[in-house]
Amino acid sequence: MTEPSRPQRGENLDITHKRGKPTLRTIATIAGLAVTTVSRALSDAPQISLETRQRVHRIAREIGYLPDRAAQRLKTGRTNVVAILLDPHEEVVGFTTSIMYGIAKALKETPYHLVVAPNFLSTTNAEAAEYIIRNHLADGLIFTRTEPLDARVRLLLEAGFPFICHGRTEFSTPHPYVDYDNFTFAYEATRRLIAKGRTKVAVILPPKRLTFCQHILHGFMTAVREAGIAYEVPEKVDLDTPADVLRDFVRARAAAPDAPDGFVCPGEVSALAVIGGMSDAGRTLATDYDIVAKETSRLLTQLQPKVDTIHEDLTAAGEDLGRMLLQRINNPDAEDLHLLLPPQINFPVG
Amino acid sequence: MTEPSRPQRGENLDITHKRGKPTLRTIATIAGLAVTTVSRALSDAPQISLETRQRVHRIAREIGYLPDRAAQRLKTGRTNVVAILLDPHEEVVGFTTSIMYGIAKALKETPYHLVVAPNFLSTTNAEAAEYIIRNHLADGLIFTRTEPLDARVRLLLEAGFPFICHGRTEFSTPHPYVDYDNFTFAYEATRRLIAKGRTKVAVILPPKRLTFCQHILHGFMTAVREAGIAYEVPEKVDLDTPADVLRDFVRARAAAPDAPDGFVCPGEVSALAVIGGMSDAGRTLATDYDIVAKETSRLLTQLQPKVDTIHEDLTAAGEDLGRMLLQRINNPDAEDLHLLLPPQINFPVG
DNA sequence: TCTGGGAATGAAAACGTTTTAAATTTTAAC
DNA sequence: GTTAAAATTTAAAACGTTTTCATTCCCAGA
Repeated sequence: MTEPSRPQRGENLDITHKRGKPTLRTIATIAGLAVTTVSRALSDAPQISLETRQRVHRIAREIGYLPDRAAQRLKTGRTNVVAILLDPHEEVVGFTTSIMYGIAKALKETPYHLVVAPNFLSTTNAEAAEYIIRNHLADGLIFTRTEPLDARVRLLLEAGFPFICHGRTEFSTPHPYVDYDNFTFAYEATRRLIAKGRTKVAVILPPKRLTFCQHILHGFMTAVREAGIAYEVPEKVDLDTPADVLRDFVRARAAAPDAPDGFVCPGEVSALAVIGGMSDAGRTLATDYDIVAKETSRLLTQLQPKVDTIHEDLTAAGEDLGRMLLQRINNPDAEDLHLLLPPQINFPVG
Repeated sequence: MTEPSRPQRGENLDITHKRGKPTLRTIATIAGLAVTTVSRALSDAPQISLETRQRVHRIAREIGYLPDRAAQRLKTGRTNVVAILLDPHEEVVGFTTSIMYGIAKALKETPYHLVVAPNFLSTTNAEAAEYIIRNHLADGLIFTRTEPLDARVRLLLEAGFPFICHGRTEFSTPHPYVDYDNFTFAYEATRRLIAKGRTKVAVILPPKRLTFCQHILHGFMTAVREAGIAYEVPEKVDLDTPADVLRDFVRARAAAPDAPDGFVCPGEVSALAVIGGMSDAGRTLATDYDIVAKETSRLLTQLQPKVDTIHEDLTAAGEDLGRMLLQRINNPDAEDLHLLLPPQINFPVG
């Protein structure tokens, strides 16, 4: 004769879930509460007694509960996702990675995830944005390299879709942005060249269609005019020009009698190309000419320690982008979501 | 007396949804079918008549229907998400961006999205993976820079969680991977130096803990032994060494009488640092010494056209990673999910 | 005429959460 | 000791799918 079977350990409490993951019901069963109450308690609703709230939080922690994103998203209509438009073009070393890293940092303690939406999903980069809006694939959008009348900005403003961009525009409607103070960068860079005694300065501009091209030009020209110094703005090359083409251009230019002896370079690779071109022409950095470059990684100063640099912290920018986008998402009327990050000047005492 | 109000246009069909987005019910109402049938028709179930299937597809297309990811995810338990562990360390220019771009390309026509899971979510990089598994935040995981007994691989294998990595391991259990043939890279690079008449070759190795360090060393040593040539393997520096430190090291080394006159550099920045160091020591590239470098962007050849390079296509690798991970997700028994990408040799005819 | 069976469609439940509205308990006031 | 009000808690519906099971329809075979 065998013993009559008894309830196994834990059999009386039906807290094991189909897929094995604890849910609100698991907690409700353990706590002897309704699912509703548990949901409320976890979101710290004021009408739930403090004692219950604490107890529910404790249980949740103990069994490793984590809310199901799909269910939340289905119910609330919020995706808890922030998307970034990935630009295949990367003129700055580690540009995208640094920004993404910063965004991820800002999202760290929030329920938000970062998803990557490559631009090639569509022919124009505004179409990628449209796709995301139309199908509500994210709660907010981040992108970089703005143009004065950026099609993405226009679209997102019209749709009232939360976004923030790295770079400014010229729309009359204000919108959130984080930008680097490229005016001051160019102004200080140019002044540094002048202070070092250079007699003719040149600047490698970003592509003309980008907003910050004007900022750089403006900063450069302001310093030039203040000092009444000779200058030149090459038309045939820009920051996106392949390094070898830029190098050849600089070499050819250096051979002429009225060649510039000071360069403002808003990118590390272009700075290296300029140095290469000048070197091809027999000119020595810091002796025959000088460069002030924008530095976003350690690359340039590691390779050419003699270059004066002004730093742009892209990870910090990413962090601000993430933080401010969340503000915009959670409070559509939030104002002053504008940030102009100051250049960090690294000139040695010399 | 006013006209009695009539049904407005479209008022008779209740196809407008709360959130405005068309759902299965919208299509069902239009087609005069049940939601079930519509769902089936859209997934091309054989028991639905061909005519109905076509009709439903057509309506869906016309009203711009897109399935709600949250609802699908909730119901099926599949996230339709692929995650990539973002490594803050980026020794190769554009490494992460290129790979991500390739992955996104592979995911393009699929329902999958790419989300970025930064490693700093946790202290060790295995913890980030664990977090993703435990809370089922993705259907599959991608990561790079493997170690022979990589903790992430061990964890994921034990959990039976779909993943693929860039780089191999030494686990006896096979697992999906995409890797670059670094043995052949190093072997061919070394042979090139020898063919050019160099008499003592050196290699800058990756950090020792990474699997591909051994592959490079092996390829290098094989070529060295075949030729019976002098060689050296610097212990104090590696690919992750800051460029200025590496440069100083090379300069110091070049000053000694038994300095190498041929370098294998598996990274572009380190190649530039070596060139810088040799230049500091008064040595001229292609005359006094040679370099064969791994090239993953256009950076190196643009700046130093005289360097022999062997190309590694990281975007292609990303595309393979994405494609093969989807295979693994959809068929857990899929075999031969291994890919060793061949080096693309760019030596000029000289 | 009836029956069985295949082809096509449909009803209803479920995934795990949030939210509206209602029910219950406790406290305070008389 | 009522009773109204305040403080908690709960039931039930809903978000948009997928899936199990049932139903309808039509026709072949008896």
